[in-house]
Amino acid sequence: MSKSVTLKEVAAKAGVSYQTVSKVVNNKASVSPETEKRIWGVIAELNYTPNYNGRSLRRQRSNTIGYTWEPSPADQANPILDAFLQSMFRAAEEEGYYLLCFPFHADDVRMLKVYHQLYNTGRVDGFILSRLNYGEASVPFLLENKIPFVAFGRLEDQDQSFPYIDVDGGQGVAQAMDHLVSLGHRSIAALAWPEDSRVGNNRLEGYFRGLAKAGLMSDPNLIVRGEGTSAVGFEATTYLLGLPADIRPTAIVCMNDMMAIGAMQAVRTAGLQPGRDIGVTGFDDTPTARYLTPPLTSISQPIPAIGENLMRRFIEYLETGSYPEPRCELVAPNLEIRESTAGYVPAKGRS
Amino acid sequence: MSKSVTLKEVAAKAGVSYQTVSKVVNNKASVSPETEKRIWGVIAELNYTPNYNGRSLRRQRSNTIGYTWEPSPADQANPILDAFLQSMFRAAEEEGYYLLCFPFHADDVRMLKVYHQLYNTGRVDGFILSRLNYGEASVPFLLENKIPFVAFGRLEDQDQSFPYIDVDGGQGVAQAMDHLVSLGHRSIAALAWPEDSRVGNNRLEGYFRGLAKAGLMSDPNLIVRGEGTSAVGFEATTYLLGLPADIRPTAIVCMNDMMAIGAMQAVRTAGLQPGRDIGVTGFDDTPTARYLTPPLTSISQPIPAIGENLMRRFIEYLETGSYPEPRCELVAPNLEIRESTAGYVPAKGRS
DNA sequence: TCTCTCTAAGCGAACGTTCGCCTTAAGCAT
DNA sequence: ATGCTTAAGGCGAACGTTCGCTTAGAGAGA
Repeated sequence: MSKSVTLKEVAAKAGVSYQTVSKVVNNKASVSPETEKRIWGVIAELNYTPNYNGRSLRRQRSNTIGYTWEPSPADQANPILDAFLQSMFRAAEEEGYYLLCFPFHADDVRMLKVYHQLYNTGRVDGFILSRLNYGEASVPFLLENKIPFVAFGRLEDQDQSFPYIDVDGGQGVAQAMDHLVSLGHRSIAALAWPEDSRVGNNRLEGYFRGLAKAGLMSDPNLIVRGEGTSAVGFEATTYLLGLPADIRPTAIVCMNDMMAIGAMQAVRTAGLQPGRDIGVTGFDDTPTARYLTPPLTSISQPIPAIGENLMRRFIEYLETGSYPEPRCELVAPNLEIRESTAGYVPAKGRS
Repeated sequence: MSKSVTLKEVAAKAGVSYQTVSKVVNNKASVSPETEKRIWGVIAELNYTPNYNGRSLRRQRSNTIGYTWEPSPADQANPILDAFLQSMFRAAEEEGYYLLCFPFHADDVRMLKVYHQLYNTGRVDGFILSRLNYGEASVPFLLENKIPFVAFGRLEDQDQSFPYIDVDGGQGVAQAMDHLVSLGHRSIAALAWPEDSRVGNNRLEGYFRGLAKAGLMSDPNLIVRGEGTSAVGFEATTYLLGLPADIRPTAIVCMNDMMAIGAMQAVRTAGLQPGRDIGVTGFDDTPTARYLTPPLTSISQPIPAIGENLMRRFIEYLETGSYPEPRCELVAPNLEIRESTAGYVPAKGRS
């Protein structure tokens, strides 16, 4: 921190009391135009910037929002981190807010302690949560302690107990299903996440919706669950390709891009060509998706818009005390069609 | 911000003056063991946490470090962001510091204004910079205004005017070269970045070192420059593969993974197999590198160690006023050998 | 002329700390 | 007894703001 210019110095130079300078800085009227102009002049001349700690102490708000997230394992990238962070602090800056990043702890007790600490020490005015999952400890904790927060993601479909913006993952997968069906696929498998993943279940739901819409039966053999890694994608796909010809899928819908990468590798390993022989779709539209061989059809989320919106609405809540409607919002993802689902020719006799 | 417990409340309950409580909290001795124990008891009971704004105001330091970075274009991921951020704020937390993230502005004037503002308002005690490039405006600005900072990256090879940790990219590429030479490659091309990129030039230098060490001549035809995108990698490689047989390269060293992805695609498009026919190496060891077809040999940087170190040393500087030796550090990256450089069989008659 | 209203600006206090100095009492050697 | 040292803790002030109340003076209306 620097020894910087204070209100008093500005006041002395402008020949007014320092409180008057404060009024000018905060646009609190009742200052004559000439005085105001003179004060602004001195402010510019001395390059005065209001001290944020003094201000926060007095105002009892820090204009800072806290955010943490679970680190990705070394072999996996967080596909949305950069865009999400950028969109948030860009929106925040415009309102005079900043983003404080702090460590994630897998241990709930420790994590809650950190939330509590950051809020009670006055470092942050509230939090932005992301990647909520069933039984998320932070949500009830924050609600109970009246610590303001908004979330990117939700817990239960009908829950409105806190403001959030979430992506309708099911809708995205349903788009992928429609696309595959329109290409002629009739036997479509799903690589899903473990059942305890809220996001995974939300996405998978679109698979069922897609089947239903096309009038296809769902076959338990065609749904394989596992962690969202390419290793799981590889194994699951190897299994699927080994199924008897009458139920063997011609397309595989994956709940994220990593699984899709593994799936495409397995397809190739089996001597088939992804896209032409077996359609594969991912989810997340990871930047590398378009550079895979073949480029991967995937589902992209409007991350920058979500981050910006979330931040703006949260700040409005912090300043006015009421969260703008709609409190909870579901946004549609977008299907990016690439070659991993192109060129499929239905085998005759099928369908 | 919350209405939380203050020193005075603790003091009242413990029957001492609030200044004494402050002493206990800050371990400033001259308090009897019994009193101290009693005070700690009350602190625990009331769940007291010292107000950070009051403390910062008085101490004239915010225990907050600022960081910003250039956002990645939508079709490219920042391969190190997550790990770098996590390592930094994890180290920071242990020392009672936090990381403030703020927007990057391409416009120098605006960017410098933000640095100035954040520092002069007392929001941050200093900055961490990354991805320095020639003519970086921030460095002279911060030096001149005596605003503390450290950098991940350097400007000139001999410059010691500010503390930094940098990766010796040249050393990494040299490792790749050694590896390729040991496999029998004698004609090796380089996909380099534009000449105005400091990081790019640093990496490319390892290419020349590698050639020299193997006693190979450098051929200007085999060095192609362009932005570090897969499109450039594709085009450059297509050009290289079209060269006359006597100078056509058998291996391509790329200055980042994106170029390598494009290169491998071009190799395949030419009817050749990356790894077997043409060796390809990348740089960054992007998480997806190992999931490409074939898995990409790449150079990984010890990002978590760098982030942690940088933060710890910076905080030590902020607290003691002197930066620990060595002020400037160069760390070695690590070559991750995968199939994109495996299985090469030198054509007879060559070499 | 008197009062009433309104505007411009001043003033004291408070936000929650930490810092440095002061006071008190006890301990101890002379 | 006296004086010196030390430990334990109190006290006033300050960090830089903002808030709300007060005041001086100008102008208007009766």
